[in-house]
Amino acid sequence: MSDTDRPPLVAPAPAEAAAYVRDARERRAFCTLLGRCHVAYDGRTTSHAGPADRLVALKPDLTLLVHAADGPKPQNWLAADALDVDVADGALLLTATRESPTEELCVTFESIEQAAAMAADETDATVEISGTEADLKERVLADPALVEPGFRALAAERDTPAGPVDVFGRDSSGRAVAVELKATRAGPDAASQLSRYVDALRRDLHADADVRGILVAPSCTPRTRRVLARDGHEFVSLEP
Amino acid sequence: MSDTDRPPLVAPAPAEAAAYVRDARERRAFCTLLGRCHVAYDGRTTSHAGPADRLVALKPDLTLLVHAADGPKPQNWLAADALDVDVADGALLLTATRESPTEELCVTFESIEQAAAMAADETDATVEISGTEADLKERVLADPALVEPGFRALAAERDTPAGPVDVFGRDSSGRAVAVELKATRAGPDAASQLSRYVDALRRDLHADADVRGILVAPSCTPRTRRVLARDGHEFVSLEP
DNA sequence: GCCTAGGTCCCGTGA
DNA sequence: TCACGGGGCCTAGGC
Repeated sequence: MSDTDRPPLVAPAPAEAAAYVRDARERRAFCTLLGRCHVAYDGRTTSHAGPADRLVALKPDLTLLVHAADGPKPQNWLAADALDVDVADGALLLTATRESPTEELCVTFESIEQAAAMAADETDATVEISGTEADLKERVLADPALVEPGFRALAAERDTPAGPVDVFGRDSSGRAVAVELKATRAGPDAASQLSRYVDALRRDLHADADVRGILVAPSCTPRTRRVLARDGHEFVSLEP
Repeated sequence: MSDTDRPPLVAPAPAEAAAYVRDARERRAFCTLLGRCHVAYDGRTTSHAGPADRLVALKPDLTLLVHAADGPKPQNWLAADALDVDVADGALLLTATRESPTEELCVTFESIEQAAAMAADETDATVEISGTEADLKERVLADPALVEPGFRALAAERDTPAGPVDVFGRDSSGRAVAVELKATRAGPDAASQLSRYVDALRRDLHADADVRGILVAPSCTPRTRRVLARDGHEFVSLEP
């Protein structure tokens, strides 16, 4: 059955829109609603947004998105496991709910300008090609000398009591080295993460073994430099 | 001029769809396209996604969103400062670009099932009501004894060389206390953050002054407990 | 399910 | 503008 069997709606009455959304939900179709609505969310926090023109999208997996006019992030959203579609007081009411954690997102349309829908085929994944921290790790493992001459990489994601070190190895004089990688400009959290791992390794590899810490990133902020210096760690600039 | 002047489209030809999207862009309207497309992004990373049925949304601020069938996050997106709309080889081509950082998102529609649009009025903000870290800070400042009996809160966001401490105060015996707040279950990063601040305060308040660190959150993970213990800091359970 | 860390994170706030 | 830290973060990978 073709989707032209469900043509878009223009200024539908609430009952007509409700039937349209229910049909989309049952067909596991994309559905978009353009109109004036207000929104209430209750769950991890609580929020309310008064009447405004918004774009509301229902996805085949029951994700409900509410977009205001600006910004890439939805104003509200819910990866729901159930969606109720009702008409109350002459308004279309979408109530999306989820358990664990208990959440509810409720959209009330005062008026709907347009509604559209399309059944979806199966999805494919996007292919990431470059620029991630994983790519930086590949580079370092393939050519450890990028960190410093004589550096040998012995393990990736080496476990410590404080968590996994991105790259663990030894320098030209045999000292243990923990390497923390960041694909983008590094902040103080990266320096602290490195310190956690170095401390854990010092305890792990015998009594207070000599362990160096190196933060590898394209760049780092001034405060990050200070935290590194304070802890006696180093910085190496490297692009992913 | 009413939006019924731009009725939705059903299975439009590429040129017709292009005109529709251009019109939406110029009116600063919401516009949604449902159809089969492939997507390429180049900027902070690089990605490509082959043909599939997707929902593409253009917002009045030139945010372009590409949604696949599942998940709350868009497969690709761009907060663009320019959008080119073209027809090439019988396909609708949307090219969104941005400078600083230089990014490009290109969506090529093989076929479009439906297109819809709505001009938007001005936007209003959502009102967050409860459950945030800011709420937890209010609670603690209003009733410092929630941290521990006799605790006095002296400053919020007190600056240190390592960054601002959420709450700074003194305990019943006059010792300085740094409090790090988390509104949700705390992880190791929270413990490290606290350590950074305590270390900075010890240096700041005279030679190695006596400074306690307390992590306040609804709960914390086991590894976080260990990092706290290692650094001699404490945990207090408190809901926002 | 929980824990851990990355992200084209986005976003607000302050210097 | 950058820097810093929060987020209903989301998502992937382990266990």
